[in-house]
Amino acid sequence: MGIIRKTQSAAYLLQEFEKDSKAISAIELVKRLSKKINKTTVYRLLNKLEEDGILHYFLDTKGVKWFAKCKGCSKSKHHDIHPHFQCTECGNVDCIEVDIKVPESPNRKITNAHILVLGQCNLCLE
Amino acid sequence: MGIIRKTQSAAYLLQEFEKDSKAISAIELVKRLSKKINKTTVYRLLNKLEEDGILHYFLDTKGVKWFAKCKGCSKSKHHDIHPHFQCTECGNVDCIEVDIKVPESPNRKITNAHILVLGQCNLCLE
DNA sequence: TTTTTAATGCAACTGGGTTGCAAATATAAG
DNA sequence: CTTATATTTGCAACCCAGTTGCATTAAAAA
Repeated sequence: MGIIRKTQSAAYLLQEFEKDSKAISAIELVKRLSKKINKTTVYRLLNKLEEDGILHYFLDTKGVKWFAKCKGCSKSKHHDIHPHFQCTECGNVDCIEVDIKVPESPNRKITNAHILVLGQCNLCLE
Repeated sequence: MGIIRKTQSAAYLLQEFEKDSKAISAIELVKRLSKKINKTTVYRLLNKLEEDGILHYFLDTKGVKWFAKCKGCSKSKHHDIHPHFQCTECGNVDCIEVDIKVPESPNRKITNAHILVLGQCNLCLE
C-alpha cells in the first residue's frame, strides 16, 4: 500500500484537515463528507494516509478513532508519540505538543506509548 | 447501581481474577465463562464491579476492554491511574505499578490520564 | 414461607469499522 | 488523443464488541 493518487476524494478529505489543525474523529469525517465521499472510501483513505505518514491516529476513551496531521513523520516511521487531550465535557480532542519520556520497565522492551490525557478544555472551564 | 448480591455468576467471575492477577480482556472472560454465564451477564457484572471500585478497566490498541483488580480503590473514586503495558507480539497486558505524573497543560484542567505502553514482554523477548 | 427486588438469559439490536466485487477514474503506454 | 492497465470508488452486505428490552429466576427481606 501507500502512495496516493491525486483523486477528488483524497483532496476533499485533506481539505478538512487544512481548515483547522485539530484532531477529527473518523465518525465526524464520515458525516461531514457524506455528500461527497462514501463512508468506506473515507475509512480507506484515512488508513492509507496514516500508512504514508500524512496523518496519525489514536483512540479516545470510547475506542473511537481520531486522526490528525503529522508533523515530521515519514512513510517508514511515525514520530508522533505525543499525548492527546480529550475534554470530558465537550469531547473535543487536541494534540499536546510535548515530548514525553516513555516509562521504563524491567524485563520489557518498550517501543511506543499511547497517552490520552483527560480533563476540561479552556472553553468548558468558563 | 452498585453493591452486588452474592450470586453464583459474580463468584465465578471474580474467581477468574483470583487465579492470576493479570489483566483479562472482556472477550476472553466471555469465552472462558461461556458455559457458566451468559455474555450479557458477564458484561453487566464487569461494569458493576468497575463502578464499585473492585475492578478497573482500560482499552488496548484495538479499542478492546481489559479488566484488572483494583488496589486501594473505593466506590467513590478510582486510584488506578497507573500505566498498562501490552505486548505487541503476544497481546498480553499487565498493569505497571508506577506512579506517573500527569502532564501539565496550560488553559486546561487535567484530571486523569490513560497510558498504554507498548513493546515486547519478557517472554517474547527470548 | 411469602414477598420484594435485583440479577440472569435470550434474542434482537447498535454502531464503528471492514470486505468483496463490479463500475468508475486516474495514470501510463502507444 | 486514444487505448490499456491499475488503482479507487460506491454499494450492499458483513463483522463483532458491546448493549438493550423484557420475561424469568434467584437472592435477600419481611
